[in-house]
Amino acid sequence: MDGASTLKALARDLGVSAATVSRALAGHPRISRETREKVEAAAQAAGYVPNRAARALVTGKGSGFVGLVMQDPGYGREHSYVGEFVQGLGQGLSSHGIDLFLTFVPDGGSELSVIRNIVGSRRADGLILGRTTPDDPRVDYLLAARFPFVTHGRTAADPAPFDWLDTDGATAFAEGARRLFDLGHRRFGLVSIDEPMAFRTHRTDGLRAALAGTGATLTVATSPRYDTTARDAAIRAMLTAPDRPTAVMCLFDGLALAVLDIAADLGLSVPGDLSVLGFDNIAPAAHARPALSTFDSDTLQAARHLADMLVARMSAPSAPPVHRLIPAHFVPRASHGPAPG
Amino acid sequence: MDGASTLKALARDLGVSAATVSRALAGHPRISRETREKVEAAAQAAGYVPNRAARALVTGKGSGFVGLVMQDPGYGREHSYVGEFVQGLGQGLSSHGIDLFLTFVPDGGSELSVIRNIVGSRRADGLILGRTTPDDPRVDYLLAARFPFVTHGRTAADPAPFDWLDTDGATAFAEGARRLFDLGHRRFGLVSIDEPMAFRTHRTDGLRAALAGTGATLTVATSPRYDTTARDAAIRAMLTAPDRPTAVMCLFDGLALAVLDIAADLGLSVPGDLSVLGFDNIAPAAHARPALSTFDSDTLQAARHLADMLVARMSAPSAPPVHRLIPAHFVPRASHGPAPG
DNA sequence: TGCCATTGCGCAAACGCTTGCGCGACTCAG
DNA sequence: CTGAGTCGCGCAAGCGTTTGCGCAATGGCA
Repeated sequence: MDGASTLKALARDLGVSAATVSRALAGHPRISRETREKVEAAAQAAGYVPNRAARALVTGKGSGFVGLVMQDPGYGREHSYVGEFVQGLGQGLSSHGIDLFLTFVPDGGSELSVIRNIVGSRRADGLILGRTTPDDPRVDYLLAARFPFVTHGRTAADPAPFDWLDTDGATAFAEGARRLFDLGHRRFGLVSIDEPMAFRTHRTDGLRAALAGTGATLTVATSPRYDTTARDAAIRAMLTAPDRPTAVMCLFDGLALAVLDIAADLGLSVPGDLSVLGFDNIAPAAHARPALSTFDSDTLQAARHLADMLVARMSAPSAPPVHRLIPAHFVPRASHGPAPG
Repeated sequence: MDGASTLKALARDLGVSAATVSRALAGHPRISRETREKVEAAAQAAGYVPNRAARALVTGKGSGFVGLVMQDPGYGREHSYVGEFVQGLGQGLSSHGIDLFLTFVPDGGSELSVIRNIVGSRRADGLILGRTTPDDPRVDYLLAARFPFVTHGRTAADPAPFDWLDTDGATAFAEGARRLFDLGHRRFGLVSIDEPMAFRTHRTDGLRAALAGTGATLTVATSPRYDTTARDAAIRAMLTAPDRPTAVMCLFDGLALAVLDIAADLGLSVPGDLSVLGFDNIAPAAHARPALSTFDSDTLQAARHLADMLVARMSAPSAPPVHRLIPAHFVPRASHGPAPG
């Protein structure tokens, strides 16, 4: 099964030098066809696979891994996002012969120190950064270390000296606002989070811009991202206010689903009394009642693109930065409709 | 930032030998406290992190990675499962200083050949196997290669000469059947899949065993796992048969959600005319209308256990095999009730 | 004072692979 | 028949670590 599992052993069995085997397997031109085929056959038969560590060591570059560092509870409740993201990355990278590896930052540790460790140990040839903040220390470090990376989401830097891919939340939220406006809505609500994530800024700005000058009002309810109690309280307050909005847009589907539940609890009919829009199109959105109207930000596809971008960056470290803004498309379902009255 | 990023450079700067630095950092007893502290300080200051490939090469063991090989479309539509599983594994492994890496089997490739490649290249110190089949060629290979692994799900081997962890689907399905029986149901349906997965066997057997001798009838509808058209046709046929079941149990939530949709389409009230039970408690289950009664198989926790089991196996290759059967607990919601009439 | 044990460190080999260089054996033109 | 050019391969160094062994210096004991 694995008779000769090292290059040296293979070479000995064949009566040639290790150098020849190495070159034959690499398709080096200065090896005769005859020898190459003999070596290939023997390698095949022995089930020989080069030792990755040894190769990485001698070539200096090329551990064959790309890293994704994950944080708890940052990603903790977003299994579906994680699943799609990881799957898309993995598929994209595997097609280039690269593996994805995941590290979780330990309790009390910082993501930055984990990244330093990865870079230092040369465990990865590149990194993927998620959950980008406007002023992200990770990108500063990686830029300084000249380590290849791509981010999912933008920082505040514009133009950014690195590769990013982002979903165009601004345009989507503007579109959502316009659609609702056209349906007669004039009192808008936005359910958002406290955390200063880059995507929050963009989506909020898009909504505000679309509403500017139309005379429509906007009230905003925010809460800590993973504090469902505070979240529900904020939503409930918004929906029981004297001049409650007739249309609420939510930063992401998780919030919209909560709005749906609370509206039901309050006896508000959706979309009769209240229109609700989400963002992301997570799996439960389709099964909610009423089914949630939302925007699909094709995470799987985005992740595949990110993989390609990173591979390109790794092979051309000083190519000009690539930025990719992908549209989110509207998924009309049953949670929005004409304004009441 | 990374002034002296190799051991040798660090040693030169300190005026000692590389061996001393290596030993000092490893906490070797034959190094004086004084020297050790000096070295540690310098390493800290330089941000030195040992090169993983070099270490792995010389120690022979210890790439510091554990692999999970994923297959498309096997995992393709189960993002939530993937997310939880990967997250649980990653957390469990990271607490032992090990990283998880993912490989996707390329189109047209076999998972077995990918595994062979991983083992041969010594990219991983252990493997995690999901989607176990009763007669799984992967475990045969890994057993023969004496490579550490754990499986999520059992094979047909009993007792198995390897570590596995499984959700006790048999008991859960038996419990489900009993609950429904006690609610007066006598005509049962099972919505299942064609594929001979191990979990299918166990759940089906549990259901059959619970119904045996009670006089209750069971009709089974199966279809290829990822063929939604065939699935819907099979379900529809079951629900429009002359003596259609009053209670249907589904191999997993995805099927139950489909049953809910089709029942609604057929004008059958759930749970008035029809009781439906799922399995897994995926995210959409809670948001379905009626909310789906199901069994929770805590995937996150299971994955954490798997990580621990694998780490244990890697450090004690010849310890007796560990088997862990974890119960799935019933999550009563709104999709089941007393039998009609 | 002489001897042995202990302590603290350096030398050098090794892990499995890649690659620059060199060397012999051809081929072919002059 | 000689010289240069090409081809096919081996030698050996080296990637960054770890680790067995050896050696000098120190200390304790008789």
